[in-house]
Amino acid sequence: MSEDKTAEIVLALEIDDPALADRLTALLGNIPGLRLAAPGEPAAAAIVARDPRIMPEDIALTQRELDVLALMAEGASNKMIARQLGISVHTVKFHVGSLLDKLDATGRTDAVAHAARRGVIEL
Amino acid sequence: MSEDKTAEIVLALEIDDPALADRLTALLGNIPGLRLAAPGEPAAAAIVARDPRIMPEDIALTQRELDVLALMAEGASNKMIARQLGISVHTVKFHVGSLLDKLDATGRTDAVAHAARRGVIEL
DNA sequence: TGCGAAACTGGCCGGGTGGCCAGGACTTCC
DNA sequence: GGAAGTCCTGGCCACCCGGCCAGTTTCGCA
Repeated sequence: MSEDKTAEIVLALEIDDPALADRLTALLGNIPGLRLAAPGEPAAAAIVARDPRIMPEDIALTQRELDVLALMAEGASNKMIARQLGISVHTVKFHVGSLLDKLDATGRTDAVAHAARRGVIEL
Repeated sequence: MSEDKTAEIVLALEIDDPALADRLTALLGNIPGLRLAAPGEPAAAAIVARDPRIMPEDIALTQRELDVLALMAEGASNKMIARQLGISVHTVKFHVGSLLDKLDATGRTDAVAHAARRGVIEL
């Protein structure tokens, strides 16, 4: 990395809300050591809107279900999950069924997508 | 909306790199009208890492493959995708096979997870 | 004009998936 | 002691999935 420790930090402002964007621009516009990126300019970090979809702990998933969910997100089959967790395929299918129910999903792919959307798991 | 236009803006700092995080904390620590969020505190916006290795060229997926991928991410089955796109199930499976190959995935769940990780699709 | 890429369709088949039924063992709370 | 919740296991079965084979059409490009 050719990072210059003394160089100013370039921040990309990626906020849709004009009011918030303007206020941030005004606040961050003249800070020594920090600069807002021009459109298209590569930046070290970006300021993005924080959508209020972050509500963890609202979906009551058991520890075992989280284990199964994590392996599902890795693309593991029921057989693989069973081997990984040291349980039978039947038990895996039991937990998967509970996950589909709790996450309101139609299949394992949908379950992983829902879980990722809700922040239950991190892809 | 109970947004107070005069209230300070709460920014969440979500940077893994300790050095960059420290510099940003120092720079943004004492700005009137702006405050860094405490861990877990709801924030109006977040500062996230923006590394330039985001995407070479979308991994060369055809338009049709993107159509199928999007529906897969919604949890749709091959039959549903076929109906949605007005094509046969065989064709859907053909595109799914190409997607598994291009995304280096073992199954449709893995494919969606990989695509989301690489930013090809948005969950 | 040929040639490859993309899109599309079909049949076949082994294995995976999800829903249903049943049960037992364990801990925690009332 | 009973109830509830979690975790575990088994069988059965219809359906889905992914990979294999084969083929067609359409398009742009050399």
